[in-house]
Formats: sequence, C-alpha cells, structure tokens
Amino acid sequence: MPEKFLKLDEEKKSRIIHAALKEFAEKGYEQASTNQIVKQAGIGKGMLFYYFKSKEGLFHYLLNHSLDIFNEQYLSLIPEDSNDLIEKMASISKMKFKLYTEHPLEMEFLGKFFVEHGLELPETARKKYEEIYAISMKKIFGNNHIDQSLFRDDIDAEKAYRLIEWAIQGYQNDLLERFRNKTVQIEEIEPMWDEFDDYLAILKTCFYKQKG
Amino acid sequence: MPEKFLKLDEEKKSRIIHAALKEFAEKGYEQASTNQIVKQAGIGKGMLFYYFKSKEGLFHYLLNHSLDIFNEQYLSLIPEDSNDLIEKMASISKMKFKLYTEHPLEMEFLGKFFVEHGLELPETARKKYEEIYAISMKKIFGNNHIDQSLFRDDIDAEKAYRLIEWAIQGYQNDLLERFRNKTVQIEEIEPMWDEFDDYLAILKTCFYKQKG
DNA sequence: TCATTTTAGACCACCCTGGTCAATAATCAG
DNA sequence: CTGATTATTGACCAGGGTGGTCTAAAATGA
Repeated sequence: MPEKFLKLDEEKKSRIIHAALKEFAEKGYEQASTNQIVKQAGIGKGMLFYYFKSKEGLFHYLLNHSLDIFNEQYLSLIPEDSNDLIEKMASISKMKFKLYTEHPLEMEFLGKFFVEHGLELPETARKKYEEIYAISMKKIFGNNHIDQSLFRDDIDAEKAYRLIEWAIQGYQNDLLERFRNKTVQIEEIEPMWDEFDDYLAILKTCFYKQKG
Repeated sequence: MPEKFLKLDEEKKSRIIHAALKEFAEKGYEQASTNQIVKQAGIGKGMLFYYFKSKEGLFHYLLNHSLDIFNEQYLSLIPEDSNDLIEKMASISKMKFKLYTEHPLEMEFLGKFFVEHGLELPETARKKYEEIYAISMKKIFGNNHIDQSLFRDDIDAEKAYRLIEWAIQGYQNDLLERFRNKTVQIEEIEPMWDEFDDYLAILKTCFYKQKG
C-alpha cells in the first residue's frame, strides 16, 4: 500500500523499517514515538507521514512485513513428511534459529504483539496471524502420522513427545541467548549443530527403542 | 526507609505496591507514570511523594520488596541435600510455581528489570541481586555431589542434566501459562502435581539406569 | 481545644506527542 | 535549459502527560 515507500532504495527502507521495528518492540504501540523513529532512521519527520499516512499505517506495514518474513523464511520451509519426531523437531528448530538470527528485530516485534498478551491488534492482522498459526499447527502437529513405534513401550508417547519438545525448545533458547545481539559467523554454526546433534542423540537413546 | 509508608494498614500498602509494580513492569522505569500509579491505587497524587520521596525512591522500595520476597519465599527454602537430580529439580520447580502464582506481580517486576536486558539499575540493587544470584547458583548447582551414578552409562551425564532441566522448565512454563492471571484454587493443585509426577517418572525411566 | 499528622488534587513549568505545511531540493520531461 | 512534478526537511501546532510542589482541608491525638 505505501507505494511511495516501496520505491525507495533498499538501504533506506531497511533503515526505516529497523528503526520502527525496534521502537515498537521496545515501547509498544502507544508509547512508541514517531520522533524517535525518524531520528533513529535519519530521515526528516515529514517523510514518515509521506510514506505511510499515519503511525497506524506504519504499524500495519510492519505487521505485514514481519508476518511475511515469518511465512516465507520459516513456515513455508517446514518439511511435512518426516516420521521421526525428533528429527522433525530438530530441523524445525534449526530453521527457527536461522529465522531468529537473521531477522531478530522482526521476530522481537512479532513476539511483542502476538505472543505477549493483552494487546489489541487490527482485525486484518489478527486474521492473518490466525491463518498463519493454523498453518503452522497443521504443519508441525497436523498430519499425525508420527511414528509412535519409535518410542520405547514403557512410557506414554504423548507425554514423551512434550518432554522432547520442551527440551529442544530449551536448547534453542539457550542458543539464542548466547547469540543475543551478535551476528552469527558462518564458521561458528557448524560446531553448534554438532553440539545440537549430541543432544539429539541422547534424546533418541533415551526415548526411542534401543535397537537389538 | 519510607517509615510513613510502612505505618499504613496492609490493605492500602498492598494496593499501592501492586499498582506500582504493575505500572513499572509494564512500562519500564522511564515510561512508568506516577499519575497512573496513584489513580490505580486510589490515592491522592501528593501521598506517593509523601510516602516515598520521589519516583526513584518508590522504585528502590519495590526492588527491595520484590527481592526480599524472592529470597524468603523461594531461595531460603531450596533444599541442599538431595542427591537425586530429578527429585531436586522437581522440588525447586514446585516452589518456583508457588512463588510465581502467589506473587505474580513481584516476579514480573523482577523479570522486567533483571532478566530482561539493557536496563540500568541502581548500584545497591545490582549488588543485592548479584548476591542473591550467587546464592541461588550455589544452592542449585553448587554442591555438585549430584549422584551421577543414577544416570545410565551410555549418555553424557552433563548433557542429560541440561536436557532434564530444560524439559522441566518447559513444563513449568506451560503450567504458568495455563494459570496466567488466574488465582490458583487449592483443589486444582493436586491433580496438577500428579501430572507433573507422571512426567518426572518418564524422565527417570528414560535417563536413569533401569533397575534389575 | 488546638497542635500535629494525613490526605487530596489543583497547579506548575516543562517536555513530548502525532501530524501539518510551507519552503526548498532533487528529479524528470520535453 | 525550462518548467513541472516529486521528494525532503524541520519549524510549528494544539493538546496532553511529566515528576513534583503546595495549600488547604480533614483526621487524629492530647
């Protein structure tokens, strides 16, 4: 919708988007200051209202922008076919890590306005979010042909499932915490996934049937 | 220090403390509004500055108040003697749940100003926090006579340790999410802990040596 | 009764708000 | 080059919120 804005060169767009995302994520909608945004973005005050009509217009644009990234860089890439629960969750986890390190501001922004509670959102954004949420649920849990026979017999597979999910989640949070505000260097990634694989191996050893 | 304030009856003190905790936790120090606080607490504007000298004075009081609760209702109660890692973490987890449901505002407040990043705190509060942090670390991990022999031999005990921690953490977060903004009814607690015990049993089955 | 302590909220000077707009700079068409 | 169109700036606006003060009244106590 903001055609004027879309015509800008990428560098400037990015500066504005990031300044705005940061301000909204930190302060919330009401407390966010357009003055701060223009100062941080290094543009004149008038331009923000020339590109987007109002504060609300800017906010809507940011919501769409962030949801699109979430969709394209994450949701659409989730594989649907794996039967090995741990492998599936691991690959999702890796993608999520990539998403969060490559687009930290967008994800913080979405976190603030969707995951956190008690914030009213425009109808359109809520709809879009609910769609995406439904898709993600379907992709991750939907086609429940998870191979339960992989699990050992003496435990409740459903509960084991949750425990594994939480454990992997915990590792991811730990990882994200370590890389907070750092840009991830390519050469750091491989040993990280090695470590991750160690953890996954333990989970398999413990929760799956032992061969032989 | 705020003697005037301490002489008030408990109900009024509580109203003021809770209004202030909520405002600070939601908006952060700078953005928090003393006007909002007095309105929410139902007292005249002047009183806040009569009890505490300034906004900063109020904030310091809240920090101490919350840290004290954390200390007395949680840290000092952590048992130091258990060797069974899972049992120990489980009991800590239960206490933490109690702490968070009985003092949600205090814990949100502390979360905002300690766990969240990039907020400067007064020197005294930082010291107090670091002490408490050190104590908690020592209590939880310090006397590392955790009985590693309980773990099965074919996995790295250190890593298993972390996985268990994350899993239990995940369950707790799930629980806290379910009870967000609800006061926990006593009759709801027991079945909850039954469920928790189920999860713990699975963890033991999977990570500990099998008997016989 | 009168002195002391609590209380309320009007008031202060100041700062920041989202948004406008007139003046200017840059770009483009012919 | 000219003249029109577009992009850009920042001073400016009315309105509202800021932490904090102070007067005057109410409550309390002796």
